[in-house]
Amino acid sequence: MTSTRGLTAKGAATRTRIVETAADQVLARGVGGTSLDDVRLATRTSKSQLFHYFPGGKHELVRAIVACQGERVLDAQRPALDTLDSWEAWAAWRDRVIAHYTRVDGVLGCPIGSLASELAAVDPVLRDDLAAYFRRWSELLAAGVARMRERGLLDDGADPEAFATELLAAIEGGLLLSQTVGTLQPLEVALDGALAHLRTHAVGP
Amino acid sequence: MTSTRGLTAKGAATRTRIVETAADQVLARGVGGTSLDDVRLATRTSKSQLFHYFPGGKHELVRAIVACQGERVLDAQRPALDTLDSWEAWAAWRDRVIAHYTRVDGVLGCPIGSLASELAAVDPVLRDDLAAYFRRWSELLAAGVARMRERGLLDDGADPEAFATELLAAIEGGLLLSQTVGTLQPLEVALDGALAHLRTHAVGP
DNA sequence: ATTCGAATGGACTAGTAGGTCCATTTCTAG
DNA sequence: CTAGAAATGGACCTACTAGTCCATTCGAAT
Repeated sequence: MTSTRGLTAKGAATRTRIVETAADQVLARGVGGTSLDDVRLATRTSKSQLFHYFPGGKHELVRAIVACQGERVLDAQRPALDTLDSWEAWAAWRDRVIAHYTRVDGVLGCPIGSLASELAAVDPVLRDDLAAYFRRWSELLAAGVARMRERGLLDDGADPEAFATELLAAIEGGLLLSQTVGTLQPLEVALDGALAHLRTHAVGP
Repeated sequence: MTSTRGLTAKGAATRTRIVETAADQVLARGVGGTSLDDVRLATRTSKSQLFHYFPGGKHELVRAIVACQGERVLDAQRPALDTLDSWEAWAAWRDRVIAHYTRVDGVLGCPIGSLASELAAVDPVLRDDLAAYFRRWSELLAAGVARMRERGLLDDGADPEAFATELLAAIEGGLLLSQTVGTLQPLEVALDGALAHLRTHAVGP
C-alpha cells in the first residue's frame, strides 16, 4: 500500500487525479496500451511527479488503479448490492448493473475483469488484489442469497456461494461477449439467465 | 488472410510452427507481453522469416494466432460439441470442457477470451474475428438446445439462443474468475449452474 | 547441372518505453 | 519571516520494440 504520510492536501489531490485519470485510460486501452507519457499528458503532470507519488513506478500505479476500479465497480452497484433481501431488490440491482454499463459510452468490459485477464497470469501481487475484490463482490451476492433464504423467499436448494459465483461469472462473461459484439445484449441475457435460475428456487406466491 | 501461394512444404511447416508456438506464448503472457524477439527465439527463426510469412508484421501474426486459438477452442470440445442431443451428451461436453482446462498446467483462462479482452477494444479487425468465433461457438450450443427441444427433452421455455449465450458467458466468466483464484472451481460452479438452469426446462422422466 | 524463387540469417534503424536525476517552485510549520 | 519539506518541471539515459534491408543458402523444376 502506498503510504499517505507526508502528503499535503494538494499532493493528495494530485495523486488521486493521476490514479482516476489513469484508470480511465487503462480501461479504454489496457495496461499495456497506456504509457506513463500518456498518463503524464492526460493529467498535466511531469515524470517526476509520477515517480514521486508512485516510487514503485508503473507497477505501483497499476496497483492503485486496481484498487480504484475495484471500489468503483462495487460502488456502481450500491446501494442495491448491500440490501439484496427481496425480489424487487434483485431486480433493482440487475437494472443498476445494466444501467452502469449503458452509461459508459464506447468502452464495454468490466474494469476489474479486463485488468484480471491482462494481469492475473503475469503479476501474482495484482492477481491477489483482484481476487480479493472478486471475493468481496461474491460475498455480497452470497449474503443476498442467504438473506433471501432466511426470509423464506428461497428454498434450501439455493446455495449462496454457488449462486454468487454463477451470477458473477454471468456478469464477467456477459461483458466479455458484449465487448466483442458491441452490444450490451449478451450481458443482459447472461445476467437475466442466472437470475432466472435463481428464481427457480423461489418459494411462495 | 495470408495467402498460402508460393509456400513450399517446408515453408508451410515453418509458418504453422511460428503460429502455434506464438499462440502458446501469447496465451501465457498476452499479446503485449510477447515480443517478436520472444517468438523468434522460441521458434528458432530469424526476423526476416517472421516478416516473410507475415508481411503485415505483428498485427498479421496476431490475427493468425486468433484463428489458431479459435479453432483450438472449438476442437477441444469435439466431438461432444457437435452432437448435443441428449443429457448424456451435455454431461460429456461439460466434462470435456473442464478436462481441457485441467490439462493445461499453470495457464488458466480461455484462449480467445483473453485475446478478446485484450484486443477487442483496440483493434476492430481482430474484434470482428473474435466475435465470429464466439458466434460459431454460440450457434453450436444453440443448435444443441434446439435439438433437445425437437426431441421433446426440453420444454418450449428453453430459448436456444439465450441459453447458448448463458452457457458461453458462464464458461468465459468462470475461467476469468478461475484465473484470479488459481483453481478451476469457479468455472465448474458457473458451468454447472448454467446447465442446472437448462435442466429446469427438462421434460419427461 | 543450372536456375530462379523460396527460405533463412542477422545486422541495422528509428521510435518508444520505463526510469533516473537534478533544479526550481511552492507550501507549511515554527 | 524563514527553513525545510513537499511539489513540480523536464532533460536525460538505457533497454527494448517493431520493422527494414541485404546477403546467403536451400530446393525443386527444367
